[in-house]
Amino acid sequence: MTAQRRAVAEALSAPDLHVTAEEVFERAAAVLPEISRATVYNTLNDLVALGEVRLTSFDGGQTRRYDPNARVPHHHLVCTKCGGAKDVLFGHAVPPLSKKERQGYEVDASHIVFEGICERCKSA
Amino acid sequence: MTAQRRAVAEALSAPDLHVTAEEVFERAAAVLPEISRATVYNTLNDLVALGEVRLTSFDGGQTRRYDPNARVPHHHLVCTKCGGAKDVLFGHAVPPLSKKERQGYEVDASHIVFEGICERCKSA
DNA sequence: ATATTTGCAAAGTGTTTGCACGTAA
DNA sequence: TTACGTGCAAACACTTTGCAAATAT
Repeated sequence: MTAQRRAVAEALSAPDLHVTAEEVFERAAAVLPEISRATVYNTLNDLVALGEVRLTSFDGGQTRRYDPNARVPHHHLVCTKCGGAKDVLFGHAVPPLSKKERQGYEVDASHIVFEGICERCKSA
Repeated sequence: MTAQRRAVAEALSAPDLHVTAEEVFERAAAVLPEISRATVYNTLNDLVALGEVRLTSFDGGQTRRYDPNARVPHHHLVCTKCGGAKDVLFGHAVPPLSKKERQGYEVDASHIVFEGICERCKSA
């Protein structure tokens, strides 16, 4: 556990924030100016491999964001204007697929993406 | 409407296939060997802008795929092994969010991603 | 002391762009 | 004929890698 790793972890700490790699770098650099992008990317990849953080994208892969809340299953509210995303701690389960709908797949997870306009973009 | 545009459209024609840009290029080049990657990208972007095709990513943005079935709302079955995706024409609607769950968002679309292992990867 | 992590700069992806040529209408 | 589409190659943004110096255990 090194100082730079701690800085990256801290940059991800806000539970329902979904930051880009560049934002993680900026936040980490604010605390530890000599940190390099390579270290940020390495650490993020390690965290993803460990299952601590989830790599997500809600705009068809044009922007990649890191979801620190990987351990708690949840859905997402995504703003189609600004790209921001919020977690939805959704009580109800996702409706199950019938055997025919499963098309031979063995399904072991599912999540819903709700697309819309966030409050800030609506008023802007 | 040019020959290269037609070749790109044809490469996307299978309704529940989700191809990458490179696969579109390969398929188009099989028919029209002198086609260039730039044209493929240009055309794909045009199709996305027209709403004919939807840009998607199911692996956190590491692979981008084009979904030709943009006009019909549907959900997706995604294989976490091979990255392949199939459409799910889902009769049931997505459960609505309560006002509190919406967190000020104005939601206008939603879709479910079912993750699992496809039949081929299961037997492999 | 040894193995691991860092920073830098360079290489690698996949995608986009500028410009001259070719082609559609 | 006139504007638009194409191909090429260069530019681009983002991410990964090789290596030597620095650091953790």
